[in-house]
Amino acid sequence: MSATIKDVAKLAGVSVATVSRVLNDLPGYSEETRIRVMNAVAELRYQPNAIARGLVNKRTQTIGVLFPSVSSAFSSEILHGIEEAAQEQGYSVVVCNTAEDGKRTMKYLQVLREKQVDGIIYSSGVLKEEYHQALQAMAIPVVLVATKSEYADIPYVKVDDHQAAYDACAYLIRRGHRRIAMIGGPAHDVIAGEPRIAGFRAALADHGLPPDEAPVLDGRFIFAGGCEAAEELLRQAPEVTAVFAAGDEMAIGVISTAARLGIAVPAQLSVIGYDNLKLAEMCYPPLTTVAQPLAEMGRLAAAKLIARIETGQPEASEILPHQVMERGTVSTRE
Amino acid sequence: MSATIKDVAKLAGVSVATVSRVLNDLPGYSEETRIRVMNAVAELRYQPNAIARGLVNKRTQTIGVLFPSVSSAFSSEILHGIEEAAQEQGYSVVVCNTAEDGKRTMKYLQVLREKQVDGIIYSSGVLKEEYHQALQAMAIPVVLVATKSEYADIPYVKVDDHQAAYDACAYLIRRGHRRIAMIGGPAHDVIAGEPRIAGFRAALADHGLPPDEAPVLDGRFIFAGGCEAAEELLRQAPEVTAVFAAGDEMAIGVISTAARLGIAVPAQLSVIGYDNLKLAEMCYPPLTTVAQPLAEMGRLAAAKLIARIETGQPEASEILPHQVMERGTVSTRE
DNA sequence: CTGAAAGCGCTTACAG
DNA sequence: CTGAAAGCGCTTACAG
Repeated sequence: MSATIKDVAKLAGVSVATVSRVLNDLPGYSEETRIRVMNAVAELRYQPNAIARGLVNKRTQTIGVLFPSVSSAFSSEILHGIEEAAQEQGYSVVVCNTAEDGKRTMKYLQVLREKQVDGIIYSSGVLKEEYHQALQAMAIPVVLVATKSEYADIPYVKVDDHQAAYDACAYLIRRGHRRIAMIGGPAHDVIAGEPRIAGFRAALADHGLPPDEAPVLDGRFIFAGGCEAAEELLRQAPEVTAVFAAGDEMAIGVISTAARLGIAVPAQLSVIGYDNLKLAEMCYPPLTTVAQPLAEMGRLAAAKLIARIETGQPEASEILPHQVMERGTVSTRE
Repeated sequence: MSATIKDVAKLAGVSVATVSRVLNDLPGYSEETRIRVMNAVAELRYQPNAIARGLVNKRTQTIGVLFPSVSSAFSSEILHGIEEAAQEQGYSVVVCNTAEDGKRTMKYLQVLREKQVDGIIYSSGVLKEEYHQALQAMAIPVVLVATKSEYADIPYVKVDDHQAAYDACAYLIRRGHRRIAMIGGPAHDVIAGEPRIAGFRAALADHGLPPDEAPVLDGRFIFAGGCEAAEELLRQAPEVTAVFAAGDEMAIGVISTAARLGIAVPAQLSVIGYDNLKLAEMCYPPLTTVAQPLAEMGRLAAAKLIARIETGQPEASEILPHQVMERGTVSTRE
């Protein structure tokens, strides 16, 4: 079918070893044979077989990426960053959608192992003990993005969730709000749930506001959850003037619900989100939110992973800066 | 490092050929040896090396997917469908972000060839002659999704863009609108630009409305483009009561712009989008739009590709049904 | 039912 | 500077 290294060796009148040398820029051939080889390569439109190469090199130049949901706006942006950095370094990325399912995740880990990927990026979500064991057995580098773990050997790239939530709440307070509520994730979510709630409460406390009186509802990080939580909140605590939604989808849900209920944002209700997804700029008024540099996180995670693969040196975890993006959904109160 | 087939053969006291047979469910071994082999496999936690297998089988169980932008909501949903179908059939998917760049696309094609992927899905965008040639040289199955081409050997999976645009416009007319504008893609875009504009005009004509008087602006399929086009439209043709935006992002842009200008949607201006992205339900009022079954398109494209890979039989192109999703952005006019 | 051997398409000591 | 040969981890006729 396609030409192999043997074909070019024959056409160039040299051995396959020599062809391999010139193709890989290894020392040991004359300029003349180099030209002969390159001509043969061109004539046959030869392309090396990366599978054969991978078998001997024990490197596939491929990394696996596990997402709870590839199609979410959140994951897509991270994926974009990963893909970009990987491709620049000559790596391919195979995507895996775990659907937050343990069985499926384990299955993927097995497939990635069989396919001999050089490394794995695990995104947003808890790295279960079971996964960690499988990963250990694979004995390849792993890096976490938008999550972290208790395992010292696995570096992560994320934002400081506690501080980011703190800053969101402090921003609201600085704008004059006193009756503030939060719509977050599940309290038992140790990555994106609990730390943000704690950060929110800490900001309240630091500013002399009773942290336990502030309503904190669970919006499950999704739009529908944000809508439901907002509806309940507005019914139960109509005195609230501002809400911190710990995810942009939920924040948009709050805005939609407010609009449906005839409550003006930001005049009557201020909203600050979290993530800074692209859709934060697509609503009206545009959403004020605390930005995570998602694409950058993906890029950095991939860079760390590849560095680890190629140098064998351990990589440090990294906390990336967040930033509140002031847009149109927070008003100033006197 | 990891155990190989040799290790299990030795431990089980059989030849590697026999191990291979039991692992691949091929005929030719006794129940007793099967058990011995499986025990050895379990003890060594043996996992076959897919790279070695791929080298001899000439199959990698991997497909490549090319997107103009992996992180767009549009692409993500298609990717989700592809990934799902692929994983069910035991295939992995490597994602490539072409950024609509010719050089980059060619580079990816080369990488995918070197990595010996079994097939390729090319999404949304024109399949240039140059790409087609590269694909031919690879001699592997290709399927198009959300686009089509003039090449008879490449099946596609898409919606009928002309008809979908026609239906969007006809829906507006049925709701009593007479002064209708369109915000579409570039007129020279033969896939998603021109056909939708033609469908829009055809609907106008069929309903006795002068098709050439209707404003048609270019919003480049992006939010910002939708905003700009809407602003211009509202200034130049304030008599318009409804707009068909041939992409949800642009439709959301129209809604945002209208809101900013104090124009009520749908009371003063009706808007119908195209795609039915998740964000269509996340704005207020929720966006009426003509739905493309994106995930389903991805799923079907992957299914076709895999069928082609495994059976060698050609696959037919498929036009999937679209559907107008009535939500809150179109009012009825008398 | 089972094994020895060739071969997939490369890379890499080793020898000259 | 160059080639013959072994080997990466599998599968698959072929022979018994």
